[in-house]
Amino acid sequence: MKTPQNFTFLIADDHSIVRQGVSLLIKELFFNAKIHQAGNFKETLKVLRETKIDLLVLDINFPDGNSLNIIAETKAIQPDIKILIFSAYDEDIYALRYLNAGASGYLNKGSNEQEMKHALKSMMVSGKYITQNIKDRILDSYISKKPVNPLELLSNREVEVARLLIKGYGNMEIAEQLQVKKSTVSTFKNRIFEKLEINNLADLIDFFQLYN
Amino acid sequence: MKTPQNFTFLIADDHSIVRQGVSLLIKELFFNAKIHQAGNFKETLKVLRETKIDLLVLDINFPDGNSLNIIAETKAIQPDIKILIFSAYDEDIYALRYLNAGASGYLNKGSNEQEMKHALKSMMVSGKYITQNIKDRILDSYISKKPVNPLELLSNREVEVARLLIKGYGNMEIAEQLQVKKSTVSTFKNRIFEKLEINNLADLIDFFQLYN
DNA sequence: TTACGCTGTCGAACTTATTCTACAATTAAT
DNA sequence: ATTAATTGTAGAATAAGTTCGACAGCGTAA
Repeated sequence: MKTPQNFTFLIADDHSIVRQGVSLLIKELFFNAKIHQAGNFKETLKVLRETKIDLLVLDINFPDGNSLNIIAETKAIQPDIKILIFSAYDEDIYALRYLNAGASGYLNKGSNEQEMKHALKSMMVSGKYITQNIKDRILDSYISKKPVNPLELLSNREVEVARLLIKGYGNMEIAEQLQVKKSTVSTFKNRIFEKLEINNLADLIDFFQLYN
Repeated sequence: MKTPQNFTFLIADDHSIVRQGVSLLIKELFFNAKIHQAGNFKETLKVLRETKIDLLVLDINFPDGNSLNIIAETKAIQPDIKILIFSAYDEDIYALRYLNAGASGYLNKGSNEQEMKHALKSMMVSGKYITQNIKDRILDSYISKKPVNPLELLSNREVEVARLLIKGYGNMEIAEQLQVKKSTVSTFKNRIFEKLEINNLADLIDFFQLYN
């Protein structure tokens, strides 16, 4: 293992208990690390403006601002910062979005101590951390690629259907409105889900809330 | 302040980082405390069967078992145990439910260190911890019976089903998880929709976003 | 320019979800 | 104490949604 260095961290999470836990973990790995904390979006930006940060550990569950935004604004302030998303969601779907948006690591809150330490070390030495799971699906290309809004993957008709779905319309109603057969709507629904790598309406709604 | 004593704690939360944070906090308050941890329902029960616990700090978001159950089962094993619900949800809707089910404290994960310490101390000295906010609501619910929050119209089981629905689970999956027939799930779904005066999943999700 | 992938569409078979009715066990209300 | 409403649970019939395979038109990269 490396010798501890003077890294500077920022832990952004709205749960103080989580911040403390992460803080402890970091201290164990990098004993003379400087650790800043932020409990909301505003604070996060404030710290970022005032202090050069090596690694931002970012909870994606901020109440005051979706974190895709946060990532962008963070990068605007400190382009070279490393961002490790620390998420409570277990879905890998989210990972892609955040990596795409400029994060370079994605760690699940349910991970055990080992994995967390590994992630932190990995972020500091190689600048990124991605589980095998996520790698399998996206590979390195995703990280360096310019951000794409996944909604752009959808065809016009698909977006049309998606919009109706998230408004709560059922397949039949949509079929009626678009003057097609219900099986057609199902086909669209399937293609939408495939493209966005989700599998239910709840996720679709989430998705549109994030990207729309 | 009290002198530290030999209390025994059990921290039940599926996020190891949270367990560590809470653990740290407890150690600061009760320096020779015995602290056990559990990452899921099974483990929780296991510890409870093996060890006498003074205070159970319980996350209500267990994947493998809803915690209203957990409370009941916990009390069945150790009737005198104190339970502090440690929840990521705002107090509003859920607190009363859990208090009612046998918990004696409800602490929000978003609380700051001060509040958490206060809660822990309060649990140990007076056996309970209830914020003013919740007290007010308890009073309210005594005075005027009408629910402030429409979610309070729902029965426990209904809330349980609703939460699974908004996570995107299908009827069959829910039936499976709750060990009931799919028609039962449908019935619940209908009743939920009726009570909340909505008629599709999208609205339900909206609803929970507003009130939850 | 040809082949390949994406798009919009559907039918039939099959799987899931809803409805409507019902019933026992609570719980609340008078 | 009795009645009425609520809750948790299903079965059967019916409706809605999914799957899978198919096909034609359209763009586009080779």
